[in-house]
Amino acid sequence: MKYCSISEAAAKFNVPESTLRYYEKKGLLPLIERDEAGRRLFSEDQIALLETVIRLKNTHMPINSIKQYLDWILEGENTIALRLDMMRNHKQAVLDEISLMKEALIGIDVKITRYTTVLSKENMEKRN
Amino acid sequence: MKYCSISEAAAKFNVPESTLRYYEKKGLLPLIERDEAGRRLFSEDQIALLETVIRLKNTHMPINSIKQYLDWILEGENTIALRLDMMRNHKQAVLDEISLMKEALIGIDVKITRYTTVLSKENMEKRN
DNA sequence: TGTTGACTTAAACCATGGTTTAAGTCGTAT
DNA sequence: ATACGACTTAAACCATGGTTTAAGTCAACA
Repeated sequence: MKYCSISEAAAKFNVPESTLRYYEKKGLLPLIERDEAGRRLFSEDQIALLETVIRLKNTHMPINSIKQYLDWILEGENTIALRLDMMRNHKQAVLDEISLMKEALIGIDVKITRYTTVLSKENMEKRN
Repeated sequence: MKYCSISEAAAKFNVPESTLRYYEKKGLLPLIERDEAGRRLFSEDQIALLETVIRLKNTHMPINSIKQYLDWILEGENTIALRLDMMRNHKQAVLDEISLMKEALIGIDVKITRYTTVLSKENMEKRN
């Protein structure tokens, strides 16, 4: 197995190292190993788990909920129904949020169009 | 012109009244009028402006930026180029965020599929 | 006339999600 | 040998975006 350092893990996901330390403290990176000097070692499994964490973070799942999800993973197969339920609910929340944003984008596009028109008219007058 | 109270405005956009008071304090609701008793009066123009604020909020524009935008609106026509630029940049940021979320959703769907499969296999075994 | 209910304010409080600091420990290249 | 860079910790600090509280004003209704 290949292990990587905190700086490599941080680079891989483009987050500060301090964030990874913070996540570990919050229970979002359980079972991280250490070398003899006390440095964190990210195994491939840990990297995969971190990817999941970052995915959930990117979809605005609160840290407490992410922790709950990870706790269920650690607990084993008998939490799969709970995890499935959580992921389904979360998926719907994300879809709702995307809808909200897309609807807001329509209003923003109206402004862009209006401002563009005003500016192009101004320019036409200047040229006359 | 029809005016509405803070409770009506709050109901219209489904936000707490306290949020509207907070927004006014932050400069996001400039020029709100008051009746003789000091109560806020939201004109139709104000409601339209509030709709814009909420639209920007729904697309995660920070309050300081929303304030900058409103300040430009108050300043008049000679800030249109600035507003256009801001809206274009913001639109791109929103599109980027939506992309990120959609990509994360793919990973979430993988989990949902996997958990679903596991559970349905379990159920098949139970029936045997 | 008095008591609700809707409103007002300033200030305190809170949750979330990190970031920064200070002090110290290693491994390694010079 | 030493100095540098990468790492460690706990604790303090910070920004953002509100929410809550306490104390008061006012209009309208019984």
